[in-house]
Amino acid sequence: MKPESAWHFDGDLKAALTAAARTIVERDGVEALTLRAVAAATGVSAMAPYHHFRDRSALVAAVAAQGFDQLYAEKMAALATASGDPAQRIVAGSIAYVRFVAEHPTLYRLMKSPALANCAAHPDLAAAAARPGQSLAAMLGELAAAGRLRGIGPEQAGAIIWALVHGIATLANDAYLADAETLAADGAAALLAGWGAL
Amino acid sequence: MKPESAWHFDGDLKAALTAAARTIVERDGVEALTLRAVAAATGVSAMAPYHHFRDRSALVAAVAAQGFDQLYAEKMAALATASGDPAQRIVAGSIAYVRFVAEHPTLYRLMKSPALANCAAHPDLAAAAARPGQSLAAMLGELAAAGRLRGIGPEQAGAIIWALVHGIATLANDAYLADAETLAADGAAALLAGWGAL
DNA sequence: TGGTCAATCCTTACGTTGTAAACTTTACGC
DNA sequence: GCGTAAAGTTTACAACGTAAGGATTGACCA
Repeated sequence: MKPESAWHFDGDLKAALTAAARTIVERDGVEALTLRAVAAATGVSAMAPYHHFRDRSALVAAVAAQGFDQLYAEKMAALATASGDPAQRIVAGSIAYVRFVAEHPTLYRLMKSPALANCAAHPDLAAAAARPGQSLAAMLGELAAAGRLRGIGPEQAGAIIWALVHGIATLANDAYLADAETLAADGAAALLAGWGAL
Repeated sequence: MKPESAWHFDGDLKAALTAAARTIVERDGVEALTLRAVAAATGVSAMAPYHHFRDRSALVAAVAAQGFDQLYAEKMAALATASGDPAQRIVAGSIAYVRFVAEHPTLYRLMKSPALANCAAHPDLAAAAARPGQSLAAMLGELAAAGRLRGIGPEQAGAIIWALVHGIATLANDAYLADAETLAADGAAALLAGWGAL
């Protein structure tokens, strides 16, 4: 016998709400992501989400964390088929990052929403958001250990590459730029060349 | 005799509303920028702004355009005291850009608000937003003409530098990065070095 | 077995937002 | 002088986030 009753939601409402929120974000944009719309799409009352998310931003944070998880997974999948050279892996990772953003424009906008910047309130999100940067840091650590990073520390280099990739993705996302993947590849390569790693 | 009547607003309401909006944005953030708050701060009714701005986004666009004008002016002021070498001027401009964002964090968030990305609806904004990039393009054109830009075209180089600077500014703005000015200088220099211009 | 309790979902309600509509007052051209 | 447009006003509405309180269910315990 199922533990769910007739009027209890049939399953994991938290996951269903998160999934509905993600669908709405990807289809209609961040501004269309209202609690009422999410609840309606899931078939529950407008107040039901409050039993699983403290407020709207908690739901947004859950969607964002899911997005960062997927971004990390896709970046790792791209790196799995890349060359073994750390510098070229960094370029490949940059391309994968930009490609993810191009494929999920509104989701990325949500992920980098200013309301989530101070993510101290959502530790899961902070962990998920930090992971993509960690793989970059690891590759830069390899380069530094091999003496291939001249004139800059691996931490600052990581920040700069991250900022470049994020900037290209964001500007392309808002239609300021075209051909983001080429720019990401060329830009990352230029940075690494400037530091003597390529 | 003054042409203004007792209940007509005393002066240029459009400019007053824009100024009030900017004050609110810089003090309380973008999310506090409501039409009612702007109207109240200016001392008029909540509906008055609609006689000067089609809707909320038009007011936001006006504030953004003003911000881009100031950004351009400050960047130009910084370049006026910089060296004559185009590559070093690009670095100086990047620092000025990042500094402006650090000094006006919420204003810059508004300027790059996704709602304004499709700025076809606001031609003034589009023109103001394009100007900072044009000075960068000019300096890169000088470098390219002097044969100091290897392996990349000046247009793509401009997009990459712009994206780097914007990315650093944005991430620092959301507290993801610290010491943005140093990163901007080091990043721009690395890019230029990677292209053989430094 | 019966009763308390926490979890989950519901309905109702409130304040704030952007925006539409109709009204009032003033300046100006015929 | 009157009609018209411009620039204010008040009033109204739907949608939003959220608070409060009520209903239903399963778990646990005497």
